Amino acid sequence: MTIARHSPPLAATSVEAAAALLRARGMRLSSARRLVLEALFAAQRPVTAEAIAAGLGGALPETDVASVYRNLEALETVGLVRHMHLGHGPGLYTLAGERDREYLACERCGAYEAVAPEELDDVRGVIRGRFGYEPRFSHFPIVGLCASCAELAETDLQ
Amino acid sequence: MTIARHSPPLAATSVEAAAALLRARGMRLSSARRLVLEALFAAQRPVTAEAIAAGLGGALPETDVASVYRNLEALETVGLVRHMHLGHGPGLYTLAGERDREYLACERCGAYEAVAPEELDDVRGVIRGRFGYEPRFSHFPIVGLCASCAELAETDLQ
DNA sequence: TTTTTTGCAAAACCTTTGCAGTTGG
DNA sequence: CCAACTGCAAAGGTTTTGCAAAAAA
Repeated sequence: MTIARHSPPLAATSVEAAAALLRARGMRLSSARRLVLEALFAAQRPVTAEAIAAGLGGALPETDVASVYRNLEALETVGLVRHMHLGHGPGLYTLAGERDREYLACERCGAYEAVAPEELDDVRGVIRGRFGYEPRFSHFPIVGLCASCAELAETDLQ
Repeated sequence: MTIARHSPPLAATSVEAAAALLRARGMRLSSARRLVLEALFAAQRPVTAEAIAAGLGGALPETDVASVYRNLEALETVGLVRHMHLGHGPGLYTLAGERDREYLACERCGAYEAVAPEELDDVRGVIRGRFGYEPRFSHFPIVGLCASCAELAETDLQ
């Protein structure tokens, strides 16, 4: 029930760069693994394993989902990939990077918003100060009512 | 993929009080539903549907898990119950209340800590001010390294 | 009596695993 | 060559659904 962050994030700027990092650890760049990396580089947003296996809807060849999961796990262990949960439903995967985005999600409309980590430094500071936790909002988002849903909710009450 | 909070939280102080609220909405207090409520009153911590179905390990009679899920959903719709996810694994259910606890979880050791909502009001204020979100950390916890794991992590680096 | 709810079985959904065969280095 | 990896199929864990029978109001 712990939340996996196997290694510190490793920012790769290309599939080749990622491949070098893998080889340095005795791991290989198989064609299936290459596809997973290509999909993650191609998608600029978090994607499901299913979507990667489907070749991002035609943009890339299809692969076996089980292999996709295995590769995502391997890449996450190394630190090249991370995953998160923005609500119910399948996990979402992205490339890890120096400046991993963090997330705010609306519990009512399901919209979500990615923000640069600095945007949350104040929040982090308050939490660190009070609880001694160093939080990151990249695995689970900050959940709440977004501005427009909060407005709607107020109207509903009247 | 939205996060269900069907109705505003409704604090019931007893099974009977809950029953009254249910009846007011044309819902019944069946024996299975009563057991779910009793389990939630008995457990002072968030519990899984499975644990409720198992009668909290002997403290109460067993019930069918499917009925437990259906009842939890019904009670959540009404606002008497809420659920959360502290990591991977099954959802955790609690009675809803005026002062719902919020959670901090350690991504490394899996420990979690419940805090009174006021403890997070500063954090909420910062987030509201910057993003217009009114957050609650009762569905997903604040994830980070707890103090002792953060310390360990530092040692590891040396 | 009427509508809600149950219990069981089955399916749905997401993810992991076993295994024999393939492939990257 | 040989360990790492694949594809497929099957299972695992969590949650939902269909349906005929039971029970609450």
